[in-house]
Amino acid sequence: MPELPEVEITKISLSKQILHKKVKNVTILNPKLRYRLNKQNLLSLKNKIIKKIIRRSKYLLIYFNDSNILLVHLGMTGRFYFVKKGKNKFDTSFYTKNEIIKKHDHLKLSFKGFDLVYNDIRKFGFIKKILSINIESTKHLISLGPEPLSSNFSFKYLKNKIRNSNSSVKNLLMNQSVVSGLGNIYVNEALFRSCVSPQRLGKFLKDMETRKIIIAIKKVLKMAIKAGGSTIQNYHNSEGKIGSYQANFKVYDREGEICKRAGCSGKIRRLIASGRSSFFCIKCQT
DNA sequence: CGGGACTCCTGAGGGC
DNA sequence: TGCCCTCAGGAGTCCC
Repeated sequence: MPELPEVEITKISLSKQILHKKVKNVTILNPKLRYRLNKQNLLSLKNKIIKKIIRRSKYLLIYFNDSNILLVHLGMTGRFYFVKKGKNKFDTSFYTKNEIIKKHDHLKLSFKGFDLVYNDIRKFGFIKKILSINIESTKHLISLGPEPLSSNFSFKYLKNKIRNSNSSVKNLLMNQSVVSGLGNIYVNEALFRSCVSPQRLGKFLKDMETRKIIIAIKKVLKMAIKAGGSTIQNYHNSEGKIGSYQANFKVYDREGEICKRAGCSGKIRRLIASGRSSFFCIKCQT
């Protein structure tokens, strides 16, 4: 499930391969995504050069030399992979179910010597071409909160944002306008590190807990990026490698198991809130 | 305005 | 083997 660390890893692997390279061809393989791929729009990227790739929240922004930007969101299952020219087949060392995956290819950008393919099983992702002058005002980016790893995501900021809220701290941290880039997994993990229950209401958080939450979020994200992200079911980076941070999960997907905190023997409980699973230790997260 | 429910989609995994 | 059901959860939209 791509959250900030997985999108950051994707950005790094894409940058290595396509930065400063010219798009030789654009092929729409299946236009059906969250927003239908616009053929006219995308075909105009032919012969353009990629100048810069940045990540904002869970979005990738691919800048071209003609003042256009490809805004990409990976949704739940979106990913990029490379195919070397002359090689007709996938590298099956990391795709075990080759045909099923290939069925969900959506867009191909051809470069000299290789293709870059966007693949998305569940079609929750999207790719849109946007004029760079309009990028800050697109509905996707305009209401995003601060980057969790930036200094703007501070105690003062977060306290002010949640001090009057009747929402749970879990929902607040998942809300992209409060802080952008977190998803279910890393919110669960950060709340565990903070010893705060996901059910606690924003307005009842103590200052010390708010401070702990900020530190925990930054720590968890940094460690996850260092580990190459987390691989759940089918996330791979664009080089086909899998992340390893899932081995460090303390609560996510550990329902019924024993808490890993030293000296705590609590059980991990799973609760559904707002349609999403919360995992937390009933003993040390209060 | 806030917040919850619903929606898009496909595959994995469990029960029988 | 296979059918049916539930679950995964990002983010936009709708409604109270």
